[in-house]
Parts: sequence; structure tokens; C-alpha cells
Amino acid sequence: MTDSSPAPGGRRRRVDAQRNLHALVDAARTVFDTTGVDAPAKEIADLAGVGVGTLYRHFPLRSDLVKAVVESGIDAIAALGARLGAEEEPGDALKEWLRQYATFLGSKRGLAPALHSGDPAYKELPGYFLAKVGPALAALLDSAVAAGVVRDDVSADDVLYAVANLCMPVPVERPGYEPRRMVAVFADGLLGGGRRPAHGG
Amino acid sequence: MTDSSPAPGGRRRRVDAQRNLHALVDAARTVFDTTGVDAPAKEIADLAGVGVGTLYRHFPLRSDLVKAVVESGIDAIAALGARLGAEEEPGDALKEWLRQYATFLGSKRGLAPALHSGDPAYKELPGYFLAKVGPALAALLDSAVAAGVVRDDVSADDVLYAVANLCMPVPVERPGYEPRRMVAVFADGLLGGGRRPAHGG
DNA sequence: TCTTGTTCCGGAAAGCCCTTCCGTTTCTCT
DNA sequence: AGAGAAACGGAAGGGCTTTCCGGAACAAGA
Repeated sequence: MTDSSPAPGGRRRRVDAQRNLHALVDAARTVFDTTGVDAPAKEIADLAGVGVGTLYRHFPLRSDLVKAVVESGIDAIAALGARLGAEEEPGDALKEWLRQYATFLGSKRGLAPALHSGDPAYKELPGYFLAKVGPALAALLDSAVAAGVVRDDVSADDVLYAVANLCMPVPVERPGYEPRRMVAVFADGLLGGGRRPAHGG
Repeated sequence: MTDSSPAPGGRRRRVDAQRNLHALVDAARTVFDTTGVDAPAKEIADLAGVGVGTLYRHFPLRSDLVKAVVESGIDAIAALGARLGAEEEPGDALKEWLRQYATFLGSKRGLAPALHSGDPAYKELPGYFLAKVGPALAALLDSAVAAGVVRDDVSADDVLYAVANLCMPVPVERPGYEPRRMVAVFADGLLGGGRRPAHGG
């Protein structure tokens, strides 16, 4: 994604360009969550401390910017999986990761209209998501199963989709629906209930 | 919806205003299907043979126009149910209505982005839809069940949702998917298969 | 039918935003 | 340090939205 390798032409990418690119993605994430996907380009450029020209240089299409924001989020949640897997107990790591995953899904609410707009620019995103996040969760899940703290009859993709569906906005008005609470329930079910390999399943 | 009753103030609504209002909704339906929900206001006004000012007089917000288009479609499909119920054999009426319903859903494809945008302006539409179309289908269904040409173990809402789901755009690329053909299959199942009251169910 | 008061129409104009473009600045490499 | 390339910034052009108001069209009453 955001590589600093020497370009094909032979020269290295300028550091200010890279800095601005990051700043733009960060600013866009914030503004998208605040004002929505249709926020004025100038608002994003201003927040990034950059001229509009620079924004358009890096992201000629708005969908390019949306894609970059989503992909950076995907990268972050996948990286978080690796970190938690290395630093926490398997059960805690999984639980915390699911919490963060639910938050991640919730924070992307403002982008949903764009993502579901049918724009072909977003065709590759689901694949990117599965390829990055799937293995990250699979690793956490494997460790937890191996440690005997989690049932072994669900796959990583199962969990990914189930949680994503739990976080889906409900079509009809239902005041008390709290996706993140439902995910916590789901996580408890994963950790507490069902068969586990250590107990003979 | 489009009433011509005397306004609260005491005076009747002007006929040209009402004519323009209809023309605008018709034009908007066409343009939305052609150019999309984000079509320029002038394109709609031109097609309606009206100035932009008139458009904004009747529909200050774009969502007002979208709502009017959707509601007029809902009214039409509900009215069609009544007409078919009165003029056709129960089985034919149901079959034909489902065909038209599928077409109706397909034609609203261009509006989907707006409808799913989370704009609170559209909150009431699902309720309006259910209240109008539900009874219309229920009447057709009751007649058909009474005539013994349709299984009696499905409700109107079941059918409404099932068909709507059949017409849902598929997330992954599947070239041959033809919603209307699937609906026809579904209709045959309704008419042909399963238990029917006349045969002892 | 004619008058009167109101509603409604039409399109010009102002404002906002997108997008491009190019002179200037900043960086990289030698 | 100097030359050349890459990137920056913001002004300018073009389109779309939305407002605004003078004038036209209509409804009610005589």
C-alpha cells in the first residue's frame, strides 16, 4: 500500500509526499466519520494541512481516497491481531480483538453508502479484507483453540461474517439495539459455551 | 398523497400546480432510472417541462423528490393488486402481480444508494410500504388460497420479503443471475407445490 | 363575465464545490 | 552546492444547487 521503495524510474519517493499522503488518509478518516463521504475536498485538505491540489495529486478520484481509508483500517485491524496474539493470553487476545473489530466496523458506518453504491472501484475491497483479516483472526482462533479456551467448531470466516452481521444497521427502528454488546455476547459464547477440544469434543 | 382537497386555508389547490407536481414525479422517476439519483435538478425540471424554481417549490429537498417517487411506485403497485384482484382469476392475478412486483423492485435499483444512505428522511418508507403493499398482496393471496390454487402456509409478509430478497443485487459477481426468473420459479412454487386447503391440508 | 387577491411559475443570479493547471517550492542525487 | 525532477499550493474555470422576486395564471365572489 504505502511503500517507500524506489520507484520503477529509479528515484525514491519524496518524504514530504509520503508524509502528506498519510496526513490525507488520516484527515479523510476523521472527516468521513464527521461530515460523511460527501464532505468537501477542501475540508479534508485543510485538516491535513495541505492544498487541494495535493489531495487531487494523490487521489484523483474520491473513490481512491475512500479505498485508501478503508484499506488502512483493514491493515490496522490485521496488525492489531498480530500484536495481541504476541502480547496477550490467547483468550484475552481474541476477546479484545473482537471488541476492536466491532468498533472498527462501527466506525465505518459513514462509508457504508459509498461502499454499497455499486461503484466498481470498490470491487476488490472484500477480497483485500478477507485476505488480510482472515489470516489474522485465524491465527488468534488457532491459538485459543490450542489453548483449549475456545470452541473448535467455528472457522475464522464464520466469525468474521457473524460479527459483521451483528454490527449491521437494523432496517426497522429498534431503539435498544447495541451491536457491540451483541458482539460481546457472541464472544462469550465463543469462549465459554460449546465443545472445546481439551474437554473432549 | 396527491390530494386535491381544499387546503386548510380554505382555498383549493391550483390545478396547474397539481399537474406540475405529477409531471415532476414522473420525470424524476425516468431520470433517476436513467442518470441516477444524483442527476442534475435541471434535467428533471426540463423533462417535466417546468423551471427549476418550480421543482424546488414542490420539493425543497432532494429526498422529498425521492420519497415522492418511491411512494408513487408503492401506490401504483398496491393499486395494481386491487385491479388484478377484481379483473383476473385468483391464480393469474397473483402470478401477474408478482411479476410486476419483481419489475417494480428492479426498477428501483437506481434509488438504492439513496435509500440505504441512512438519511432519516427515508425512515418512514418501509412502514409506508408494508402498510400499503402488505394488505394488497394479502387480499390476492387470500383469494387464491380460498380458490384452492395456492398453498396456505405462507403469509403476505413472507412473500413480500422473499421476493424482495430474490431481487437483491448479489454481492459477488455472478453473471447469470436473473432475479425475475427466480421470482417466476418462486411463483410456480407458490401456485403448484405444497399443500393446498382444497386438497386437505 | 369581470374583478380581485392569492398562488404559482420561471429563470436569472449568487454561492458552493470540484477539478484542472501551472508557476513556485522542496527535495534528491551527484 | 548545483542541477534536475517531483511535488506543492491556490487561483481560475465550469457546473450544479438553491434562492429570490417580478410577472403570469388561477380560484372565488359579484
